[in-house]
Amino acid sequence: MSVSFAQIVAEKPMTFTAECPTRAVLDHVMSRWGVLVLSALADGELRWGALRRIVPGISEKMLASTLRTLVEDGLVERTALPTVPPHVSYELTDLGRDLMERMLPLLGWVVEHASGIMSGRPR
Amino acid sequence: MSVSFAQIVAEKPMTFTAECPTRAVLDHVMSRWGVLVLSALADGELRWGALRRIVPGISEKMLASTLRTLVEDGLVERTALPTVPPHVSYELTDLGRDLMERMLPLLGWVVEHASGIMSGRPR
DNA sequence: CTGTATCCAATTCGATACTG
DNA sequence: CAGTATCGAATTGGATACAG
Repeated sequence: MSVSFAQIVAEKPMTFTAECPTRAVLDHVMSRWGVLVLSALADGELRWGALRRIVPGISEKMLASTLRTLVEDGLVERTALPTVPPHVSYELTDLGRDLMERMLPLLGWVVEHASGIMSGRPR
Repeated sequence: MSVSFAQIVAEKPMTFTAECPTRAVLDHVMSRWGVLVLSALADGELRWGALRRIVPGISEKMLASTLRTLVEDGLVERTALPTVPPHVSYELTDLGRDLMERMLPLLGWVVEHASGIMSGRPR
């Protein structure tokens, strides 16, 4: 698939407008916490508490709402064991893993180039 | 480079914390308008007015600040011809093109799967 | 342990008007 | 044409407390 932005927008003029599904998915998937949560899960299943610790600086509120969105999107699966105390874990679905195949190279690029890009700049 | 999130964070614990360059670059590059502006420029040089028209729904304010950030990051180059009226164009730098090689597959994935993900949902 | 509810601060963002 | 300035509305996000 050739991916030309102009071509996409020319053929389907509503693509990436505020009402378009593409915009919604883009917002979910490319959001700060969305990226980090998905990336954390790319290594395998994780429990709520583990996610909370691993994703740097995420609040409970944001973790909850990010996970809810990603589960609704079918990118993450939630598994709850009916024990006391509760045991809940999250893992990528097939769709989520497919997405992360495209996302991880991008993340790798950012890690490689971030210092260079930001060096010698205030905040 | 193997890109494991847990591995990255384990080796460099400050990676993706709020103060880390990776977080800043991630925010620039994965932001709603950042993605769309970069994608539009992936097809080639564009003038201010063209970008304004092509990127769906972007305001002048957001276009200005997004472009300023991307130019500062060295991902986009601004070329101003000293004519009256002014003629200013923007294009990806080599670094920006390198980034887009990783970004476009992701964008393509979103376009392909967005409808399926959002189908039958309110909003 | 895994969340939800609430409140409040900070930030983002769009609309509009204006300038070189 | 290519922006900047300003303002208010809306959203985001964090801290805290609490519930199942």
